[in-house]
Order: sequence, then C-alpha cells, then structure tokens
Amino acid sequence: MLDTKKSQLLIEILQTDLLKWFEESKRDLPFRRTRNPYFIWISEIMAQQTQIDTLIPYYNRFIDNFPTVFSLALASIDEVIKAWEGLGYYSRARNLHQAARIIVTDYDGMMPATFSELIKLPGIGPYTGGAIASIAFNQKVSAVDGNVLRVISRYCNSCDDIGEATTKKRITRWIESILPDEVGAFNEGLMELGAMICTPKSPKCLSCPIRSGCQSNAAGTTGLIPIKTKKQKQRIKKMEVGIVKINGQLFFVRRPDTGLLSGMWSFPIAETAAGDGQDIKKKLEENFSELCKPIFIGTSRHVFSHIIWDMSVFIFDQDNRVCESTLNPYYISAQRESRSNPQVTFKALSQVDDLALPIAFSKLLALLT
DNA sequence: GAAGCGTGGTC
DNA sequence: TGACCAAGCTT
Repeated sequence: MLDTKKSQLLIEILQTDLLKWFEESKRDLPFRRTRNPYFIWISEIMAQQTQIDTLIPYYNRFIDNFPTVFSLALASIDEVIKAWEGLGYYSRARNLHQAARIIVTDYDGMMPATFSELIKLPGIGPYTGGAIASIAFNQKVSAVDGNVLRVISRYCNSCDDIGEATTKKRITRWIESILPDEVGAFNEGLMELGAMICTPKSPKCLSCPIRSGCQSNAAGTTGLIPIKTKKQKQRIKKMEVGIVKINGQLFFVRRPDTGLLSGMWSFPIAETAAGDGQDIKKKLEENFSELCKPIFIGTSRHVFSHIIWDMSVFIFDQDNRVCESTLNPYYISAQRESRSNPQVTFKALSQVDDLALPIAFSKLLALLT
C-alpha cells in the first residue's frame, strides 16, 4: 500500500484526475439521472455480482412496477420474485422486499441515510451500504467492490490477495483516508474506471486518466495484479426432471424459501444415479396416484455458480397414456392439492409466464415443441 | 474463513 | 469450449 505522506502526488492524481475523467466520460445510466435513494438502492442491489448492461432493463421495469418503497412493501413476494426472474441470486429479491417493509414500518418510509443504519437492512452489506450512503446521501464512506479492489491494487502495485478479507479491509481504510468531498462521484468513478478502463483482462492503460500515477503500469505488472486465489470449480449433479402433462397443462412445484432458487417455480426434479426416469417417477408419486411411463425427451446442462445440473428430462404425458383408464384420478387429486396447497400448480404452456421460472427450467420448454 | 447462491458475456 | 468474471451478502 502506498504511504500516505510520501505519495501525496499520486493521491492527488487519483483524486483530481479520476473525478475529472468521471465527470467527462461517465456512462449515461438511468440510475445516474436521479438522487432518489430508493432508486439508488434498487440499482445497487441489482448490481451485486451483475454487469450493468444486464441489469438496466430489469431496473427500468422494476421501478416502473414498484415506483416507491411503499409500493414495494405492499407488493406480494411473488410479484417481486417475478420481477427478478432471470437476474439470478434470488435472495436479493427476498431481502429487498423484506427491507422495504422494514423501511416502511420502522423508518416511516424514509430510506436510512447513514452507512451504519443501512447495513442493518437485509441484503445491504459493506459495499452496498457505502454506495447508497455516499451516492445518495453524500456521506464520507467508501464503497469497495471488485472494481475498486482491482483499480487500487494496480494503482499501488499491491501483491495482496484481493480474495482475503484483510486485504479488503486495508484497501477500505486507505480509501477512506483519501476521500475527497465529492465522495459519491469518487466512489462511482473508481468503479467506472474498473469497468471501462482498468478491466480484469486487457486493461486499456493507454486511455487511463490516472496512468501517470499507476505503480502497476510503471512496473509492467498490470497482467499479474490483482492477485486473486481461484475458486474451485463446480461439482456436477446428475438430475432427473419430470414434466407432467394433464389436460394440456403442465405441473409445477414451488421451491422452498431458502437455498437454491428459493421461492421460484420449477418442474419436479430429483437427484439420480441411473438417469432412467425412475427416481423422478418415485418422487412424482407423492402427488400422483397413477402415473404413466416416463418418456425421455432430452438432456440439458445448467451451470450455477457452485454446481452444475446435468438434467435428463422426462415427460409424463397423461393425455396420451400408454396404459388405459376411463378416469383421470391423478388429475383430480393433483388439482385438488393445487387449490389447497400453494406449493404446486398447473399451467398451460401459454400461461407459464405467470410463474417466476428460473432459466434452468424455462429453457427446458424448448424440448416440448 | 469458507461455502452457498444465478446468469450472461468474453476470450 | 471451458474457465473466468461481474457495482456481494448471508450463514
């Protein structure tokens, strides 16, 4: 880390030239056209582990649907999750909804204006709290994300592993010691620089506004810094998916409200060793008293952040059954359960869009046509 | 500290 | 293609 006294010139470059560059070059983003803390909050939650270009349409739709913290607090969790469909990390939506209700009940609908109050809310951690406090309320706190860790590591030519908490704390402290009055723009500028110029691969050093002070550029180490321990790769899980079709409708189950894809709808799915359809058939027999033979219709791989599902997909087409029957007892029992139990439902293909369905399953719909 | 938690883009 | 990565938080 740079010594604060010796490196006064380098610090001034970082402050002055970065702010100047940001003012001239910043992207025109919808959430940069407002100081509304609620809008800033929504954008920062969406930005967690998500590239800005990806979240923009979600952001516009979300504030259209939920223009105030009150409208978000009054909405149902299903509506909020549906608005989040496709963005991933769905606990963000649940926390957002919870936090909105807390803000309405405990804060009279006013966003807390300080870092220490903000990070009490679910889904708001050190980065997001710092971002909202500095950008929306001009509080002198840092907002250290992956971009900032990379930019500062390179600027100081630091060999510290940015995956380690101590490194993040050290960089946070250092930034807080050099924050200018325009703290929101400074924090955003560091991130913008990391996103547009000081990128992980092939950084555009020739266009960098603070190149003259960059120790990594001087040492020729921009390709080596930051140091980051690589994460272990995903385990592969072999899964069977069962698509039950009755009277032209498809059977869906709701996932638990914790864990992977929490609160989202899904086709019934089961871990399997054989992959011949028998494991998912057994599971489906909890809902259906009589089930036709599984017909294999294809495979699909879905990559999550920590696991991979290798899915074998089977259709149980009760409308074109191999076995003969005069009644549809399974339909009746399942339909009754779907009215009394919110964990399951039936939807025609044209109505599937009513449900919040993760990509892992929505992409399976292509196998049906 | 480490693991769980989505999806899309890039090279 | 696979490996890496993205404006992180929670447990």
